[in-house]
Amino acid sequence: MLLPRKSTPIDVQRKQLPIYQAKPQLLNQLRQLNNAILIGETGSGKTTQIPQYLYEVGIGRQGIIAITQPRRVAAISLASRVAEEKRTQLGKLVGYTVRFEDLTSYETKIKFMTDGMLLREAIGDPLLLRYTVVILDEAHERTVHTDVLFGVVKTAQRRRKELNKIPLKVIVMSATMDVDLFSEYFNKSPVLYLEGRQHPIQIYYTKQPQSDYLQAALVTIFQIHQEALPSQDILVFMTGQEEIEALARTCRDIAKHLPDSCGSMVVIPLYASLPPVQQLRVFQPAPKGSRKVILSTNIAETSVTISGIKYVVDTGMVKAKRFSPESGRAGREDSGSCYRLYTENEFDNLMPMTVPEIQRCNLASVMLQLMALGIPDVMNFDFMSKPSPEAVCSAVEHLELLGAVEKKDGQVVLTALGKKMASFPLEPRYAKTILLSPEYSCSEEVISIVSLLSVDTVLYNPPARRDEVLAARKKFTSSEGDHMTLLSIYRAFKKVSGNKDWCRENFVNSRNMSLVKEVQAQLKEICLKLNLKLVSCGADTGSVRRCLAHGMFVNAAELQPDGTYLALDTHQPVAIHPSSVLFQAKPAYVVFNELLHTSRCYMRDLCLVDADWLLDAAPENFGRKLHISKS
DNA sequence: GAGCACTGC
Repeated sequence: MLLPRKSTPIDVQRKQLPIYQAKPQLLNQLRQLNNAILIGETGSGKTTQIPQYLYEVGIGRQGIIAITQPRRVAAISLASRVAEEKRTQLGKLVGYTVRFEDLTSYETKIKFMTDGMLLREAIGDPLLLRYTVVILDEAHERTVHTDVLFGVVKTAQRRRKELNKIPLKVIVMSATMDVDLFSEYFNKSPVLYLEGRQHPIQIYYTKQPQSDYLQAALVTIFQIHQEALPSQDILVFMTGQEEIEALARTCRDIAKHLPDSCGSMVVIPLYASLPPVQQLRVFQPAPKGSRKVILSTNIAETSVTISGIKYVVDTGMVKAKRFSPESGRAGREDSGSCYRLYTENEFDNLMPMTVPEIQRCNLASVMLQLMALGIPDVMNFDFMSKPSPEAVCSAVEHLELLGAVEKKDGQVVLTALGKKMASFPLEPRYAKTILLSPEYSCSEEVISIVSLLSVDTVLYNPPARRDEVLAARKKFTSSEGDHMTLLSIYRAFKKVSGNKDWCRENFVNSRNMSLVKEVQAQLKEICLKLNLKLVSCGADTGSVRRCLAHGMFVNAAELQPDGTYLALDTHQPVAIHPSSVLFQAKPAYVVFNELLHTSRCYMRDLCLVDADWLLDAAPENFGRKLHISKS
């Protein structure tokens, strides 16, 4: 995502981009090719220019040119930029579509969208007939959505040819890497290389591997601080909140004791859970003569663009314990330097090992989506990087257990229930629970609960104010579990119309609560389309728990005589997470949302249920397994 | 009695 300085006129800026020189040959090639892989670093201008070039010379004029992005902010800001370059109002010729927001019209010919959004659209139109060109950008990130889209566009392309429809041009754009893999997958399609970034970055590696990367970061920061001009800011990539706050304290301490000749330093932490007001501090210029040092998680890699950064210090560490080579944050607006706190050898060796997400994640949603797309043999779907057969099988088994698919003549087919489940942007078991809810006359409540579970967390827990938090939360705590507790918080939130002061007093994250409202509206809309009754059970919370037991029976646990819990499907020992309202209680049976494998195997978000309910939900599954005892 | 990188529909 490149946003050039705004001082020069826009058409002059466009012509200064490295890609401009290559325009004639590029268009020549793209006109003839059905598939192309385009390699170019951030800064080449490929994402903003290629769609315009294609449009300007009339390639793909019969339909829409789609450009997918892994992130919402990128889709939105790129669309704004291109609309500005085309001197049109955003939403006319140039528009964007992301979840909760669709700024397109019948005039829209250049459409930026999240990859997940195009995938959703494909369920209604697997041939993607509205589109003549699909550009899959940031393909090197290998998000699940992009990976599934590879297969979807490839199939659509082939089918359209067979059916004599307008051809679909597919352009895969990547920063680097996996070129052979991309090319091979798309029938050995040609790889076109674009010249790099506008402003050079000098990259420095350490000579020796660093055992203490925090110490190395500290040394590097102060080395730069003593040598560089005070107006040149530093951005340091680190792994997490705790580490960032600790290093911030150390930096401030050391800076205090430096000689006056050194100039002062403003240290600013940046991570996602920081309140928005404090996040905005990174954009404020430091006082004259001071240097800004931003200590950030990888939130600054992609989601936030900070100007004035001249130096990047990359510790190379992320929580997933892999190298993160995305340190292209300097040099966006001017030349810059990047200090990598690892050796060039380490970089070369460890980089390609980044495993695509599709090989690491739970495939239940993906498989359900593929079936909804009408892919005939999902077990053998043409993935660019195939997930293990075990992962595919266990996903299909899970869907079978939920009644979303069934096996017929050795083939896995989608059931009517499964088809409905696929229309929700949710994990299959949540979709199933919503679909069951009218039977229990509690669809309103279940939709609210599922919406609450769809966002990060609506609870704000500052450790320093623990006692206050506990006191405030007591009012809402339900002995029936976390789902019902969340529901009562949500009901109270609605009663005060989302009042900000109420949120602050009750330690409720109002930003995430607003998101809950949006998710809830979307889920209701889908329910209406499926003719699902929206009904409330009022005070009869038992109905809600019955429904949750039915929908979530796969995640059930049973209290043992010794006071511990066993998960009913795997028989593995599990424990109630200390954050649960049921932590002190010992209910005989619970269903839970997820397992957290940390120091122990913790169940998170629990709901108290009756054994009978689980038995009713899946008699053949539980059979004689339960030690029927009432909670 | 825990442990909190980041996306997305």
